[in-house]
Formats: sequence, structure tokens, C-alpha cells
Amino acid sequence: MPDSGRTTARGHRPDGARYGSRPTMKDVAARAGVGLKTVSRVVNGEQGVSPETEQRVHEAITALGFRRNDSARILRKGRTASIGLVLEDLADPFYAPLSRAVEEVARAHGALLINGSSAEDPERERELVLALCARRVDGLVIVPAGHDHRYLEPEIAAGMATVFVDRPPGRLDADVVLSENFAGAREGVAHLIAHGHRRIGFIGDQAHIPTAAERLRGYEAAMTEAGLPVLPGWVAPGSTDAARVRADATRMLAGDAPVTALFTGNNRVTVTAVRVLAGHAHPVALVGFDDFELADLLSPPVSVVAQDPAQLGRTAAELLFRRLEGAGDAPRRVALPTRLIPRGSGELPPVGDPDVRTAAW
Amino acid sequence: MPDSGRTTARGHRPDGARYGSRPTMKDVAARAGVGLKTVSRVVNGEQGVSPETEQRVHEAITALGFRRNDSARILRKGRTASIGLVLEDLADPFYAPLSRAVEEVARAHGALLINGSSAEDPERERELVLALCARRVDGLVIVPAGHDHRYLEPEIAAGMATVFVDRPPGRLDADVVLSENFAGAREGVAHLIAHGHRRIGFIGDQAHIPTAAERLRGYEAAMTEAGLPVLPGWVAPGSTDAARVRADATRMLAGDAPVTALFTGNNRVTVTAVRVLAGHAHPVALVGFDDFELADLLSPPVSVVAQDPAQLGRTAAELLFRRLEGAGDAPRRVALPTRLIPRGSGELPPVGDPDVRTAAW
DNA sequence: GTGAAAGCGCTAACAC
DNA sequence: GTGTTAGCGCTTTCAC
Repeated sequence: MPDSGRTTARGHRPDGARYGSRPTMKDVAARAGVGLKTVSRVVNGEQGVSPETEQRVHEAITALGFRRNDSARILRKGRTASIGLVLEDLADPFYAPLSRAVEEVARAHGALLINGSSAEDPERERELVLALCARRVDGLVIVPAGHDHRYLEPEIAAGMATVFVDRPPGRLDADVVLSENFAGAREGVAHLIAHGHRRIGFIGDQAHIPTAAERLRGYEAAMTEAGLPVLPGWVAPGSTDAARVRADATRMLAGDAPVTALFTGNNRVTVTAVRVLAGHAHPVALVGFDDFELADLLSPPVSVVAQDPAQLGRTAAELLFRRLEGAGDAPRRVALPTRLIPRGSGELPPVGDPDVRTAAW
Repeated sequence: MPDSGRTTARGHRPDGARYGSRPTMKDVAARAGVGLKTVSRVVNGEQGVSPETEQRVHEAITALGFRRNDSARILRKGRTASIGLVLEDLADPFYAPLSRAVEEVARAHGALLINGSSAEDPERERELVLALCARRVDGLVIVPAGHDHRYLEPEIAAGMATVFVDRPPGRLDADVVLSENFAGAREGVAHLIAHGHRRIGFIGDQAHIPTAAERLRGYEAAMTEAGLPVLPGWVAPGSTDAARVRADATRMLAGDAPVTALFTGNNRVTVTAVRVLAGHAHPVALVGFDDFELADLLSPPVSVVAQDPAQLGRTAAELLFRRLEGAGDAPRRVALPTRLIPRGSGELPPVGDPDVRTAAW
């Protein structure tokens, strides 16, 4: 709380302004001996003020330490010049560039960015989104955590522009920008198959997350298309918690018919898998969904199916601003391609498959 | 722009609300047949409304799709329940966790976070900060890009709570939370010296960045304290651009008296140095300032002087909220310790030093 | 319990 | 050129 009306030793105390309560246009007008509207004109750089008057107003502004209160301006104008971004975790290496890209687009349109992390909690997502609606942000970009976004219907009906990104909304028809999760995963798994693998494990994120489900579908499609069976122990969706991933990976690599390759469903799972494989007795092939920094410096360098998180964010934000500028056509669904990047780990030959004659170990 | 007054095919259109212009408390009051203040009481969960009245108000709220306009509330109450964070780059792996930590503290205090990236541009920093002041955020957390923050004096004098983090403000006395950059760098370089190195190169960030300067001082102090000379070609501050870092690293490793170890001034420099060293003929020791993901999986694993970016953010945000709650003592300077994490690269012996007899190559 | 009136600080509309 | 008035949608004050 600003220490209202109290005098303190430190700090510059602008002449005429009470400490903690800022001068208003009215104060500036009084000091400059002009009308309120004239101050407004000067502050907003509008035409029709004589140079001398303008000068006097500027002096008063400086003397009083005046700064326009945008809260009042916003209330009057009806637009906040800000957009909201709700995602899972601002600090996640996948979402951080997405967030930054949204910020850049917002900046190009003169808008500020308010963002919040849902921590993968649907209730927290809802609270955040509705708080942003109450603030009357001009638009919303949402990476959904929940699976039912009907709570947004009244908001959208009332004019709140909303674009979903990375994952589709639940039970709601709205704009969405996605990566081609199914196709990307299928390509990654097919790549392993092309290098001779028949026993491939899938470790993914929680099955209720749409992207995770799509990637699992891609894995299954690639296996099926190659005429390969998917054994029960080879599919392990679940949390990205390191202990869980480690346990599943270790289990798949053990026994008398271990997998010879792993396909991992996102960056966090991949990193844990790399750690497990680093301690493993013989080489196991690996392709991960999502690129990550230093993947090329590991040994072996990690092959990935790369998304472009910044492009996801940029595309979503640009779509949002197109809506704000009036584009009123039906909700759009944009899918961005993924890119397979072979670096070494995905090109390792199968080792230890009892059914295939390959490099001995 | 919400399509004001226009009717469209999609979307739920709440009864009685014009499309694009939302119902107000007045509308709700009219519909419920009560006074404005009663609606306000219900919306804010205040005492003194009979159950039947409350029921009627709730029905009207639902029917109209009413949501309180916080812009108006903010104007009236004088507090925005939001804080601003300005930093260099939201997507940087060092700043992303800092930002997330600030967000969590804000959330705990019921505040939203508005953040912006300055892109290391003082003018952009100033614009962002002043835009946040105009919005009357309750407080500011700033990772400064500029070196003169006197522009903030009137704002601080008028009651804007401000905490600087990671780097000190320029020409302004204000709260600041820093890492012990000097001590951390000195410890990192002393570690290399303790492992036999006498020819150690320093590649840092731009010299005008306070943290970069402090780390350089730490390097020089460690060298001096060990009675070692610092040859002209061994110190290379500059941009974190990969080409620049690569060129300087390559130069230091060439010639007839190359360095046997590198100390790198931040995470981005370290990563580029790792790439250069990976392609180098013989082992070169490396200690980097800042920890980074997967440092332990590289070969050799990278020894670092680690900061705790989340702790920096948390500490700064908590200090900010203490100020908002009224703490009015003199500006505080908090320094958080760094931690040396030996992983392998910093413990490699010197190779190729003509003055020292060590492992041949 | 409830509500009418004033006003937060600005901009829009319309005087002069 | 300049100033006056009426709101934006809420909360606050105070009367009923």
C-alpha cells in the first residue's frame, strides 16, 4: 500500500502532489490554469492546442509528476489494450518461447500481456481465465488444462475473442492452433521401424491430455501399418514425474524380451529417458517428441520430432488479433507440421531382439 | 473488436444482453427488481442480503451472463491487484523460472502478473515500466536493462513499490535482490586454479551489464590472489551471440600458449563454449556461471557455479509485497549465495600448458 | 435489509 | 483553440 499522506525521508516528492495519491488531470488543469480537456489533449497528443498552452501544461505535468491513469482511460474507452495468456507452466522450456512469441505479437499491436500458469489444474485454469475476463482483456490465448470449456460460452457470446493453442478446447467450438501430433508421432515411430526396430516402447504424458493421446495414436498407427504387434507392457502413459518414467523405462528394458527402442511423448519424458539409457548396459534407440536444447551434444545425440513452440504462439496470437480486428468467420483449426530431426539416437540398430539377427552384444 | 450489436450464428447469446456489450450491475438490478447496491453486495459476497433477494439476483446474473467489470472496480478502489514484471527475455531458461516464481507469489497475494521483455533495450524497458505505472500496477519487479533509472523517481515518490532483481538499478536507491556474482565467479575460477590451471580464459557477457562486470571482477580477483597473470587475450566480454563466443573461444585455444581452462560468464556463453570444446582436439577444463538442464549428461559433465533463479524471483516478489503491506524502512539489498557444483569439466587437469608438466598429449 | 447519490479519473460530445 | 458536461461501471456513504 502506498503510504498515503505520509511524509518520508527518501524519495522525490513532487510539488503539490500528496505522497501516495497521484495528481490527476484536474490537478494539472488547475495548476496550468487551463481546462481539463486541454490537458487531455496535450497528454494524448491531439491537435488544436496552441504552443504556449501546451508548454504550460507540460510544465504542470512535470512539476506535479503527473502520469495518466490508464485504469480510468480503459473504463471510458472500453478497451484494455491487453490480452491474457493462460498456460500450464510459464517456466517450461516448451511454453516459455510460446509465451514470448505471444508477447511479441501483442507488443506489435500495442497490447500488454497478462499471463498465468494453470499448473495443469482445470479449476485453476478456470479461475485465471475468468479473472482475465473480469478484467476485460481484449482477448485470450489459452493452453487448456481442463476438458470442459463451456464455462467460456457466455464470455465468448459477449464478445471475448478466444484462441486455444497446443491443445483443443473441450466441448466448445473455438479457434485452435495445434501441432500435428498424430502425424509427427507416426513419423517418429516409423523412423525407428525403418531402422530395423520391431519392439518399440512408448512412454507418454497422461492419457487425458489431448496431445498425449494423439501421439499415442500415432505410435499405434505406425506399428500397425508395419504389421507389428503392440505388447501390453510397451505402452506407458502417465505423469511426467521422473520416478514414474524411470520405472516404466527400466521395466521395458528388462526381462527376456526387452524393447530395442523407445519413443517418448514429450520433452520432459525424453530427458528422463536419456538419463535411464545413459546408465543402460547396451545401446537402445530413442526418438523423442519435442526438441530440446543440447539434444545434439548428448551421446548419442538425440533424434527428435520437433515442434516450433514460438510459431504456435505467434500463429495463435496473430489469429487472435485478426479476430479483434473484426474477422468473424467460423472457428478455425490450424495445424502446424512437425519436423523429424535425425541426430543419432534414432538411427541406432536394434540390439538384443531375439527375433532379429543384428549386432551381437 | 467484439462485434458490437451484431448478431451471429455461433455462440450462446445470453437473454437480454446485447451481443458485444456486456450487461452491467444496473442491468442485473433492473432484471432482479432490486437496487444497484444489492447486486454489488451479492456479487461481492457481503453480509446483509436476505436469501430470497440473493436468489433473485443470482438468477438475473445467470440469465444475463453478467460478470463484474474489474476495470470499474479498480478505478474505484484504487488498487489493481496486479503487479508488473519487466525482464530481459521471458523465454530465457534463466529468467523463465524467475518469472514463474514471481507469478506464484503474486497469486498467493491474489494478484495477477503483467510481464514484458525488454530485450536488453533500455528504451524498451523504460516504455514498459512506464506503461505499467500508467496502469497503476500495485508494484513492480524489474530486471533492469538500462543504467539510469531516475525516470522512476516520480513514480516511486508517488508510491509505486519497486524491487529490482538480478541487477542493481542505475542512479537510484531502491530495493534490490542479487546473486553473489563476484564471490561466485571467484570461487569458480579458484576451483580451476586448485586443479592446476594457470592459463584460464574468461568469456563473459557485455561489460556494461552489472552482473557480467561483477563476474569478471571475480575472475580477476581469483587470478590475482593466486599470483597468476591475466594475459590480454584471456578476457573476452561481449555479446552472447554464438559466433562471437565461438570466435573468442577458438582464439584462446589456439596459438602456442593456449589457455587450458575456460570460465564462462553465463548459461548462454557456457552452452556455446561446450560446443566449441566438443570439437576440440584435447580436453579443456570448463566452469560455467549458471546451471542448466542436462549439464550433468554432457561428456564431460559440466561443472557450474549455480544461481537459483526461482529463489531470486521469490525473494524479490516477497520483498515487494512486504512493501505493499506497509514496510517503509530504507531500501534493502539482498544477496543470495551461489553454489559450486563440480561435475567433471571443472576438474580436468591442465593439458598443453608449456609451463606445467602434466599429462602429455 | 435495502437503495439513492456521489464520485474514482478519464474521454466523448458538444458547447463557446 | 478551449472549456463544460455527461458518462464509463463500479464502490462508498449514508439515509431509509
